[in-house]
Formats: sequence, structure tokens, C-alpha cells
Amino acid sequence: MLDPKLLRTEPEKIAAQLARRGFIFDLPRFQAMDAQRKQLQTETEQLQSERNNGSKRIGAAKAKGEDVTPILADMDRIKAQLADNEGKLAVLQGLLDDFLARLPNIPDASVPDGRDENDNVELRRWGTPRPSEGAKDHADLGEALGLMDFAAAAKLTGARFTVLRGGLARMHRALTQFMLDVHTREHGYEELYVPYMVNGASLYGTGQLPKFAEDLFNLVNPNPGLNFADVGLLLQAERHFGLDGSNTLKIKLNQEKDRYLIPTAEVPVTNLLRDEILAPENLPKKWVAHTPCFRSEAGSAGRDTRGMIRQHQFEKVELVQATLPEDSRRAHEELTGHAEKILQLLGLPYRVVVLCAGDLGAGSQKTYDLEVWLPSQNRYREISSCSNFGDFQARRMLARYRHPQTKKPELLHTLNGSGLAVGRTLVGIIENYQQADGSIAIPDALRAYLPGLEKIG
RNA sequence: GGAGAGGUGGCAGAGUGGUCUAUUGCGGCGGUCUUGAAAACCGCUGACGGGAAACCGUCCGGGGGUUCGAAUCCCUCCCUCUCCGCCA
Repeated sequence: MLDPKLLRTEPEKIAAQLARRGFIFDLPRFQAMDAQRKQLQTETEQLQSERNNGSKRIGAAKAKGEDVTPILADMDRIKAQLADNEGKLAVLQGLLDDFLARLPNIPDASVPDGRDENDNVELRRWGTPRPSEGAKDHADLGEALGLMDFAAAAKLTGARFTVLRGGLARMHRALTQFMLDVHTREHGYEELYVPYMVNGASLYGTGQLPKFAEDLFNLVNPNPGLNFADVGLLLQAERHFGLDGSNTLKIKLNQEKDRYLIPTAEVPVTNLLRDEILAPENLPKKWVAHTPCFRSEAGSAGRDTRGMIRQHQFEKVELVQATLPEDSRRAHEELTGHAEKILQLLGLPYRVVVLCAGDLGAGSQKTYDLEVWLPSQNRYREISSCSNFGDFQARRMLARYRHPQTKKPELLHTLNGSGLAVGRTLVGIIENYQQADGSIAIPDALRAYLPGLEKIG
């Protein structure tokens, strides 16, 4: 979420910055809603003040044994008007909150202009890409070895799932252990074990809700207790403003009841900070967690339908940091380096690109993608995405620290990055370490994790 | 899943319809004293929203209700703890 104060004081400037990412900020609508909100709020608070004073007068009069009926008549009028105002304000505030919750973050000044992934800027390369001539695809190699089985997974579940067997299943596990060890031992992260299901409030905090609900697997509660007050609010919203409040309502209900499978460990890990006020000496927080990730990925049908690149379920080792505002840019570079280190240790050629404004994720102010070389595709493919969210997530979560000088709570900055996506790392190893006979060599860094295994296949 | 007890500021913990404008303690900050520190004593110290400010409003797990007035009474949901059941 963006700072509402900034939206009021410099709306044109913010609209221009959001336009860089191709987002059209509906300035007239925002200003109309906010002006109406301000008027309603002022009136409502005035009435509340009158009611509070009236009640005190009644208390005082009764204590003295005086007649209170004239005051009570006055209170009837205030009460009726207050109820009307409060109802309208609640509806309008709900619509305004929803509007604000759907605004993306402002791109960092250092983010290049551009519309889509074609305008991303390559920053550096590491390693020597293996030529594509004669290189087989990871799915072909895995299936030929009998260790990667998409048909079996389709029988069990459906498309976009994988069964791994034997050496590949073992290497997949070894990769996870290896990554966790490097990040905890060399990079100073604390390892976490977290829930793989979260509630709507957590998904709101990191920004997946309300805008990206269709990408999530929602475990619908079998007994969704309908909140009739919220239903009434929806109907009022539609009547008063001629707008569709159904999404707002859905989120409100979901926050009460629903559970979702996590799309990334970012959600449970970052939300540890939700509603917390940290002591500055406990910063930065550096957490690493290995979790499965579940993505429904609606709208991506037709892309990477073959192989393990795009799955509904995959494993990831995720790095998360929370820092002081002034430290987040440096931490972003550092965190990206931690993810790069894994690729280097595994001997996988990669490049680093900075995403252009138009390709940036909604909550991110700056993102570096790490792309691993895949010889079968003769190109680099995303294997990690490292983002600095600034205070965008922190404002949604109320994740704060106490400022040493002012003693007031201030918003933290949050960052995260894959370190790395395990499935895609396995793909990278299969393709880059493939031998002429169809077997897969073992990267030196993994040998300690795969005792007794000389090669796969 | 069943029964019972609970949920109050950073933490602990009072408050059962009207100066609650939430007692008190711990912690934190400032001061006195001291060569310095500790102790002692004094003072300050919750969050959110609106406002240039004065100030106003909201918040006692969430939501709804009763009332002129709710931390307090009622309904409902969530969570925690204890015991029982079940289970890896």
C-alpha cells in the first residue's frame, strides 16, 4: 500500500510514477472519494463528540437527581443522524480501502523504463554457457532415465505436476539441504519452519490479496458462516455508489474463514512481522525457509506446458529480510548476491537482469531476476526473483520498528528472493550437466550431500 | 471432537453500566544525587485516523446487539490455556 498522505499531497507525481509501470491511477475517482470521506468523517466525529458530551451531562444530572428528559430528546436526534453517517462512512471507507489496496508500488528511481520483459536490462553474466548443439531437454533426459514421470503425476492429480524417482528425487532433496546450509552457515540467515496454509490476512499483508486471488489455491471452508452485516454493507455499497463491492466483501469473508495454500514462503515468513513493533537493535531480520509453493497460475496456460519449468507445486528455499528504511537498498544487493552464490557453487551459468518498470511485480519497488542458462532452450530462464518492497508490505501488515530518536513506530522495509527455486535448479543441473550417454554428472558442491552417487543414470 | 477457564497498552496484571480521560507494577526515556555506575527518589512514557495547529475521534481478541452511555450486559465467531477423547 502507498502512503495515503502522499496520495493526497502529491497525487499527480504519484500518478506519473505509476504510469511508468503502465498503471493508470484513477485520480478523479480517488479525489472524489477522499473528499467525500473527509466530509463524512468530520461530520461523524462532530456527532460522536456531541453524543459523548450528552452522555456525560446525563450522568452528571442523574447524580444530582435532576430531570434528564430534555437532554434525552436531543440525544434521539443525534443518535439517528450518527447512525446514518456512520453507515455511509463505513461503506465509503471500505471502497476507499479496497481502491488503495489495489494500487501497485512506486518503482525505484533506478528502475529502467519499459513495458514488458523485453525491456529488462542485463547487468552481468557469470559462467560460460554450454552450446545448445546436441543438448537435450530436461524432460526428455529425465523421462529417458525413467526418473521423471509426468504421466504418473497426471494420473494422480492432473497436468503440471511431476513425480521424481531415485537419483533425481534424491538430488532434489540434496539441493534443498545444500541451499539451506549455505544460507544459514555462510550468509547468516535463521532457518524457519512455517505453515504451508495461511489465512486471508496474511495474503493481504504481502500483497497477493485482493488483486491476485485467481493465482491461489483456496481451501474453502466447508461451513462458511455468512456474515450478514457484511452482506448488508455490500448491498448498501452498490446502492449508494453504483459500484461493485463484491470483491471487498469476498475478501472480508475470506479473512474470517478461508485457508489458502501458500504460493511462496514469502507469505508466512514475512507475515511474522505483521502487527509487530520491533526494537531497532533486533534488525535486520534475516530468515530462510524451505517450503513447497502452490500456484494455480491461471492465464499462463500454454506456456511451458512441457517439463518441470511451470508447475502447480514446486519447492523453494526463500530468503526474507526486514531492515531499517535506509538499509534496504544495500540489503537488496546483498540478498541477490546470496542467491547468486548458490548458482556459482553449483557451477550453473547465469545472468542478472533488472526488471523494467512495466515488468515489475505489483508490490515491488525494484527486482533483480537471476536467470540460469538452459542449453535446450538456448536462452536464460528465471530461477530466482529478488525484490525490495520498501514499506509497501510493511504498511499493509503494520510491520514496524521503534525509531531510536523519536521513539515512535516507523514502517520497516521488507525484501525477499528465491535462493533458489529448487525444481528449476534441478532442471538447470540436468541440462547443464548432461553427458553424451544421457546420464547426469553430479556438481562438486553436491557430492557431500549425495554420498555413494557418482552420476545419475 | 467434548467439558471448563480465559483474551485489557512492549510485558505482567487490576477494572462487572456513568470523572475509565483504563489503577498499578516491570521495562523504556529524562532528571536529582554520585568522581563514574548501581541503588533510591522525582517526572515522562500505548496504537490508529483526521487536522497547519489547538484539538477531535476510534481502539480493552473480531463482528453484531441492548442502552442516553459498554472494557463491563447479551448474541456470534476466532484464538489461547487446562482436562478428556482421537491421532503421527
